[in-house]
Amino acid sequence: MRADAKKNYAHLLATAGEVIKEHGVEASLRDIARKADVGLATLYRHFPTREALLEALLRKTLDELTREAAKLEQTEPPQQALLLWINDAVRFVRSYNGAVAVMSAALDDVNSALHASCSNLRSAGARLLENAQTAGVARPDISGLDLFAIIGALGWIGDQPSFGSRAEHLFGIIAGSLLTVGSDDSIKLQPRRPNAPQNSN
Amino acid sequence: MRADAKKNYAHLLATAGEVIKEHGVEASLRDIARKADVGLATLYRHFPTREALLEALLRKTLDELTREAAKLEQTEPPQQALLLWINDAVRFVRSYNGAVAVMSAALDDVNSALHASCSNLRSAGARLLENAQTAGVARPDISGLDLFAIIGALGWIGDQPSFGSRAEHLFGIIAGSLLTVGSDDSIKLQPRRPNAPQNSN
DNA sequence: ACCTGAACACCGTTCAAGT
DNA sequence: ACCTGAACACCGTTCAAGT
Repeated sequence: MRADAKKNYAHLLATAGEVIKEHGVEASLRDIARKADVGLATLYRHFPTREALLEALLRKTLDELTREAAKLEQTEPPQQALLLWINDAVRFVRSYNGAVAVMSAALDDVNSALHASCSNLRSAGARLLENAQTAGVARPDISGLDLFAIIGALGWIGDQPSFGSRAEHLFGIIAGSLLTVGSDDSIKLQPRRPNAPQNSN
Repeated sequence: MRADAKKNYAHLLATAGEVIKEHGVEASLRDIARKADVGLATLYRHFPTREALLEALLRKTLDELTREAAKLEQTEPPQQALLLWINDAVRFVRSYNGAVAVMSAALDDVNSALHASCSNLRSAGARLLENAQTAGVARPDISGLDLFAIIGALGWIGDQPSFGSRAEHLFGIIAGSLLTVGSDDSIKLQPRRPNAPQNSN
């Protein structure tokens, strides 16, 4: 990669992060190119589709979240590991408005640039869920896809301005519904825990 | 209203119903005008904003759903009334892709054409919820807004193609989480019940 | 009173022409 | 190898001009 290309790529990505953080994943690509002082066609050269751009933006954090599941599996008891991970996943999913819809679409579309990362994420969550189920602390009738959907739904709630104030409360209720009855004592959406994956773009 | 205006209005609304059913609430207004064989400015004359068009499209059913809550309150025991109503609300919310986001935004925006209908809907649900709480069959820490958010989240799940297959199952889990522990025995998303409000546009 | 084509300012996507 | 302006086909919104 030529030096100027490298520079454009990095600057484009940084600008995209800002614009998308402000206007959501459907932000104008023209706007991003403009703010990055780069021809619109240059953006397309580096990121042929919007998904490719999002992939470049999200992959790092997405993969961190996947690895974090493995770590929690070893350091925390099954229920705690599951809840802490859901907490971080929801927190991540909220970092870009509308990201959650793109991610759930990517799950279904093998050709999406985001497919692999999202699919891995689902597997990582599924593993924590299975551990919790084996330990008898999570409902046995829930699949990894269900877990992903619930994380998505919680992210969606957080995206709606009218529900924002209730998001934490609803997190507790809905995340609690995954657990076996009796094992839920006041689940709260936690402040960002140290070492939890976060977007730094 | 002149005869030709009346005819255009009705035809526009019918066409909008079809197009929006196919392409979701963000469907192209130009497309709707085109398919209705009417100038684009005519659509704007009858429906000055997209919200106004949606309001015309949804209000009838929305109000029916509100009235249905009152009926269920009198004919069913509190828990049954609540669950049946949530069932119908989720079913309605899924009738147009993306409607749920518009409705939740309308809740917050007093100037939205949909504000009144959505606000009434929330109150109607809140009443069923309160009855269930008083009877001790629903969690006491849930508000009418929470209920609305949960209905929205379930609608959102149904809107995502990747989760469509799990929507019914997740309905049972999440709706169940509103109930007090012990009172949930296998809640299922029901087929459309006779007399439940539905879109006929 | 109502309808409409056209204009304006946007958008995503593609491509020939430049260095 | 890489960048870019311009073109194309869309979109929402507004308005002067028609009947």
